[in-house]
Amino acid sequence: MDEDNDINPENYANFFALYNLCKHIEPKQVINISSVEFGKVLKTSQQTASRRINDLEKLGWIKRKLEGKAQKIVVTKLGADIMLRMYQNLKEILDDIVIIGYVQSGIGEGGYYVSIKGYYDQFQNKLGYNPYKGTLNLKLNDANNALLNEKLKNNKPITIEGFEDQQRQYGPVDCYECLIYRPDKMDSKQKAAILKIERTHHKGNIIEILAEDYLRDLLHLVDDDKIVIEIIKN
Amino acid sequence: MDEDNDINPENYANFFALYNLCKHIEPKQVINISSVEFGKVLKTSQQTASRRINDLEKLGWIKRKLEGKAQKIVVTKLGADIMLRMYQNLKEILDDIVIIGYVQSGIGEGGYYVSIKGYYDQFQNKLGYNPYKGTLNLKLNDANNALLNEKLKNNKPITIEGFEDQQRQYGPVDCYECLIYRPDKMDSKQKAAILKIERTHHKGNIIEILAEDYLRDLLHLVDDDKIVIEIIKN
DNA sequence: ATTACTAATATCCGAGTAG
DNA sequence: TCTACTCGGATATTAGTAA
Repeated sequence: MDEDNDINPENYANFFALYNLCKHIEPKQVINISSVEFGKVLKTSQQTASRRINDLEKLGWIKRKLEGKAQKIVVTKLGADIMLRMYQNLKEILDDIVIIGYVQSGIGEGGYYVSIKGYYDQFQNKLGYNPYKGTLNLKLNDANNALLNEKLKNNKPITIEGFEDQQRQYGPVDCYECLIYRPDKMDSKQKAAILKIERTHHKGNIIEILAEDYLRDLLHLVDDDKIVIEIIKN
Repeated sequence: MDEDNDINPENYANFFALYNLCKHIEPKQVINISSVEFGKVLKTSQQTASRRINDLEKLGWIKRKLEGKAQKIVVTKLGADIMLRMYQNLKEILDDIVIIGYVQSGIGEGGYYVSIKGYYDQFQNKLGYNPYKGTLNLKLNDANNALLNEKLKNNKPITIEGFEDQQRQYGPVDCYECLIYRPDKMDSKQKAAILKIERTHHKGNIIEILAEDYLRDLLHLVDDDKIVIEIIKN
């Protein structure tokens, strides 16, 4: 990230011009847009939009053909690379931003499921410890929840297989390893796992945390305490 | 993507200011940077850097404490959300940019491995067809290769398990489903799979493609022909 | 319709400097 | 040292047009 592969101030507008152009890439990799339309997209005048397209061409970020009156634009590999690098840098940035959750009293459902033998044995084997037979429920706000889901997409879950007994079926559970700690106590990070249960899409952005110890005691937690969740990359 | 969650021209510089600030987030989520240093990062004067930080605070993208002379900055959830949304939009954009490869004569190694029973039976079962007993080798340039690898990170592979016989061990293979076609023949897309073989990191950005048919015949390919590779999202 | 030039105007930047 | 003000000069934008 520290290599100088970044956008300079004189290209801020050009970056956003390319970015907005890229949103209009058609299946054949061509962009059909007039300078008037593009001006509306960029929220600038037609003249500025036209100048932007000229500048992008000079930079080698796009190529274009002026066919009669209309123009056909294609993004060059250099242009695609500009987008890719910003994407990669943002990914790194998001890695460094932690998730905040607030302790909630759960209805105890998580604890019940964890302790079922069909699940518990797998937790032991695949997580490498004997988890406490209950989960810590954390409430996230929308921004934190969106960020968490995006982070989880970049990680491979430890999958606990579903099974069935005489009564019913039990669905698979995806576990994502993480570290849990109080914001003021960074030296007491606890290894834990976020459980993504197939069916029970918790309403209200609540996630369930599994750990070896009883986290409420270990971290002296009461409801509404603020907790930091750090995803462990794999 | 069409919701208006995007950056307006008057905030181009502010976006990049936030972006560059975020690169300096420390483990405790705090940013320690003076306006002189930040000016160097942004390649502007100290005065402009200072104004940027003020503007970011007014926008609610950061909070700060002026402790004596030094400032401590934290990115707000709104600020983190700006970064997240740009990340997500770039991800969508990259989805729409296809990979270009050029047909290469392989050394035939791929074909040998595919036809080994321990692999072939799994290909049949997991891909759902009887693949041609050979692979199409495609050469990518660096930009295409970087983009391909990033796209593959966002997909779950179909994993062909490794095995061993009397002679030796055979490593696992990750398959990523894709569509292959000639740039001028978009209506003749062929379902195929990119093979990521554990050990043999192909030198020179060469990837191996597996498909049901013999693609060289079906698509009338000769060496150096241009081929489009479209990753199928899962 | 287009794209894009020129000239007028609006905006932004940084030197000087204060607190 | 810090942050951040004012203000003149630099830069960017757009209205009016041409092609």
